[in-house]
Amino acid sequence: MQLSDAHAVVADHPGLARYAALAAALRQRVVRGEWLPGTALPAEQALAAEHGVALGTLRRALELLVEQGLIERIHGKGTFVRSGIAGASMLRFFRFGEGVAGQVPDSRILARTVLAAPAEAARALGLAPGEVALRLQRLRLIDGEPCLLEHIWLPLELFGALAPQGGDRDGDGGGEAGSAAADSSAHHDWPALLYPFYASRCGVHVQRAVDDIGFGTLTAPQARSLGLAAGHPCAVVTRRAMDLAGRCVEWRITRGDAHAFHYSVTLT
Amino acid sequence: MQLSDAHAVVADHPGLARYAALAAALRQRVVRGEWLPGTALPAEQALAAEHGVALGTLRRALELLVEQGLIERIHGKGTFVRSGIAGASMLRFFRFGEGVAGQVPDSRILARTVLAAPAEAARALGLAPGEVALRLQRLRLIDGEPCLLEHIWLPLELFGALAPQGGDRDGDGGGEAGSAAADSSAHHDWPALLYPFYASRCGVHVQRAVDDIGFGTLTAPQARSLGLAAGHPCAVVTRRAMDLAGRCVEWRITRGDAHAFHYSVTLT
DNA sequence: AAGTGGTCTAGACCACATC
DNA sequence: ATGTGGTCTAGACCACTTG
Repeated sequence: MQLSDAHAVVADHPGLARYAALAAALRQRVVRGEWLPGTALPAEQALAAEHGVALGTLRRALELLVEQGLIERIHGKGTFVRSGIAGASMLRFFRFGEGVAGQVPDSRILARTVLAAPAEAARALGLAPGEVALRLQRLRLIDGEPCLLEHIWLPLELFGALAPQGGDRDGDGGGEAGSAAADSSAHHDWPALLYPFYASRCGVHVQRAVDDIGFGTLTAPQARSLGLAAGHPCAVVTRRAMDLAGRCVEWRITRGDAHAFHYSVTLT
Repeated sequence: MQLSDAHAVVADHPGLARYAALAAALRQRVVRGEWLPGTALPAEQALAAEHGVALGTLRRALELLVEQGLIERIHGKGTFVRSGIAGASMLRFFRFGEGVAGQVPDSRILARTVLAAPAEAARALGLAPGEVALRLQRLRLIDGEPCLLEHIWLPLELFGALAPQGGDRDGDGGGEAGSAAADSSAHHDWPALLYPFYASRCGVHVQRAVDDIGFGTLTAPQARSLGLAAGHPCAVVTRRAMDLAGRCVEWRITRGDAHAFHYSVTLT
C-alpha cells in the first residue's frame, strides 16, 4: 500500500468513522494474506504512521478487530492474527461421563467418501445443487465410549488433498461403522482436532463458526454407532464453519444423546 | 460522595486500573439507588470532574459498564441506567407456528401458591432449605395454542405483594390447569411480561438472567397443559434472574416441545 | 442555541515480555 | 535495555437531540 492511498481509507468507506474505516482496511490486509494467522502485525506506532492516523485512532480500530475475533493482542508481545478455533468446541454442548472440561475426545473416522452433497450442505458451501463433495463420517469417544456422531461435508476445491484416492468408496451407505478397507492415504491416524489439521494440510483457517442447535431422534444406523437405541432422542448441532474471508468452508451435523445435552446462556 | 473521597477511588480498589476502579465505584452508586433504572446519570463532564479524572478515563469506565449491561448511552441524550430485561426472551429458544419475531405470547396464570421451594430453587434464591416461597404456574400461548409451561419461584421477602391473600390455596397440585377459584387479588389480568410487572409492583428490577438449557420428557400433568402426550420430549430451560445488585430474585423452569426448540450460537 | 455523547489528536508515562 | 501494548491526560471539534 503506497502513501498516496494510505490516507484514503476514509474515502474508501464513506459514512464510516475513521477508526471503523481503518479497521475495515486492516481486515482486508489480513484477508488478502498480508499477515498470516499466528503472525504478528506491525507495532501500533508503525501502523498508525503508515495509515496517517493518531495512535488512539489506530488503537480504536484494533479494538474493533479484537471484538470481531480477527486478531488478538498480547501485552508486551504484539498484535497477532488469530490462528482460528482450536479446542473441542462441540463438547461445550454436552456433559459426558467424568469428562474433564477442556478434554479432547478421541476421534475415529468411520468413513470418507466423495458424493453428492445434500441440498442444505451444498447451499452453505456455495456448491451447485447435486455437486459432489468430500464427506467424513466421524465418531467421537470419551474413555472409549462413543458420545458424538458427526457428518462433515467439505468442498473438494479446498480439501482435495484429504479426499480418498482414485474412485475409492470407503464403505459407506448411510451411517454404518466398520468396513475400514485398505486406503492409500490412510485417515486412521488423523488427529482428534480437525481445524488445525485443515490449516496444516490444506491451508484453510477456520476462524468463525455458527452452531445451530435442534432436537431429533436417531435413525437405526446412527443409534448403532452411538450404542443407543433406534429412535433415541438426540441433540442435533448443525455447524457452518467460516474462514478468514467469511467463506463457509465446512458444513457439519453432529448428533449426541439428548440427555447429555446442556448449554448455558447469559441474557442482559 | 464528598470531594475528599472522590479521588480515593483507586485506593478503594488496589490493583485495578483507574478506569476499572471508577467503573466499580459508579456501579456501587447505581446499586445503592443513587440513580434509578430508566433515569439519566450526570453528564460526562460533571462525572469526570466529580471523580477527578480526565474525560477519556471517565468514558472508558462508562464503556465497561455498557459492556456489562448496567447502563446504556444514547448519543445526544445522555447515559441511562438500563431498565432491565423486557421482551419475550424465552421465545428466542423456540419456533412456534407463524409467530412473528418479537411477538409476545399470551400469558395465563394457572396457579399461584405459597409452598416450600424445592432444593434447587431455594439454593438459587438464597432461602433456607424447606423455606416457603411464591410459586406461579404459567402457560404461554401463541394464537391461542399452548406452547410453554413455566414454574416460577419468587422469594416472599421481595414479592409478598404478589402472594395470594390469607391462606388461599389456588388450586394447585403439580400441574393441573383450571380451578381458577375466586381470589381476592386476582392474577387473571396480570400482563404477559412479568419483569416490568415486578418492577412496577415490587420495585424489583431484573437486570440479568442465566438460562440453562437441557432436554427431558413431559410428565402427564405437564403434557396435559401443553396439549401433548405424556412422555413427549421437551426442552427444559432453567433460569436464574438477577437484580441490579446481582442477587437472584427469580428461579424459573420452562418447558416446551423439543421439536420446536432451536438456538443459534456463534463461535470465534 | 445549548446540552449531550462520539471522534480524533498528541504526547507522557506505566507494565509486560524478551534478550 | 529495548520494544511491545495499556493507561491517562487535556483539549479541539463533530454529530445528535431538545427546546
